[in-house]
Amino acid sequence: MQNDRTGESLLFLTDEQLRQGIEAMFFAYRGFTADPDRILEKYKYGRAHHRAMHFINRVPGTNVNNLLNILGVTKQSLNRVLRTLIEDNLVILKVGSKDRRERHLYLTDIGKSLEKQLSTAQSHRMREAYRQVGPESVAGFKQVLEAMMDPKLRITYKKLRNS
Amino acid sequence: MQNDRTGESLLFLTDEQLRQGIEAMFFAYRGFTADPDRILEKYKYGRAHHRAMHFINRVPGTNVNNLLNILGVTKQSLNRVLRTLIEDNLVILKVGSKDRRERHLYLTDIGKSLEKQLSTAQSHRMREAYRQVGPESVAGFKQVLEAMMDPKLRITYKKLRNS
DNA sequence: TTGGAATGTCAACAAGACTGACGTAAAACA
DNA sequence: TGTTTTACGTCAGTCTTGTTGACATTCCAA
Repeated sequence: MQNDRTGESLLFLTDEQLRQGIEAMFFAYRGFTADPDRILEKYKYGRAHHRAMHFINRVPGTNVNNLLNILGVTKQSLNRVLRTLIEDNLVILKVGSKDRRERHLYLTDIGKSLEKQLSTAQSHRMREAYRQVGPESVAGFKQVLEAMMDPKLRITYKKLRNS
Repeated sequence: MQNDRTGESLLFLTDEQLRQGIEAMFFAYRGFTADPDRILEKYKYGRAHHRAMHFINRVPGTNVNNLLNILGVTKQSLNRVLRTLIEDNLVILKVGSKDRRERHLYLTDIGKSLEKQLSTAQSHRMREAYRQVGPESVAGFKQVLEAMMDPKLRITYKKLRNS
């Protein structure tokens, strides 16, 4: 159905439309990260810390490998971030009870509190945007984003959505 | 009109919906940059070079200050990128004829060719996404992104759109 | 019991962002 | 005309976040 566009205007597929989409992504992503970035600066953390905390909060007890796959960075890179979060008592590691090689990650109460602060700031901007444009536009927004993901990440995204 | 949602479902504004939007942005941005990144790697350039080339192509003859405002980085950061692009003959500087303090930036034919390669790769993914979801969703996508931008960048975005 | 998987650590490096300071040329202004 | 401001460039140093490669430890499973 969606691919059957016979007789329908294809103006939305012009180079100009695509260029606009590219620039919209670029400028919007700056807004998307701006508010959390300001908070993180006060705590001397970076975006990498935010991302780690977000997904540890989202999937409590996740192991390092799983988090690595979600974040798409090397273990060395993630490890540096996790080390500071653990040192600062925002994250705790628990050795797996079934497989004791695995480390399960959890936010501490302090970690949860900072994560809440960050997600509140980020959600606030998104809520305003959603409210301004209405539910139909929001649905379209998500559909395009989902279609732009790499297949593997799309699966990850959907799994998170249904958990 | 858009803000008048009396009696309308507000389910699209739940925390869960907002969280999904946040994660969709995160995963989609990875897809958004993946294809150009692969090409850039071959030429030993980075995302910063791509962004500079994109907007120099978009606004031929722009001066450095204007580009700085669009990109939102410091002049030192931009300068490092521009220097390599000029050295490699992808970009040329022309001293302003009216105000000789200004340097106007242009892509050379080689620069245009690489920019074309990058934008083709990036557009391809976006075109596929657009095609899959249809024009109404694309309109919604752009509306949400525009609403998420910082006001100053929204103005920049609109100016580019109308030029 | 041994191989391989999961994890962690050390070292080195690079891109790309930042601040601060300084220099030069040219325009604008008083 | 002389001074100030603007535009741009550059040097130096720092930080975050990513990379690769090498190697150690732990421990499950064949």
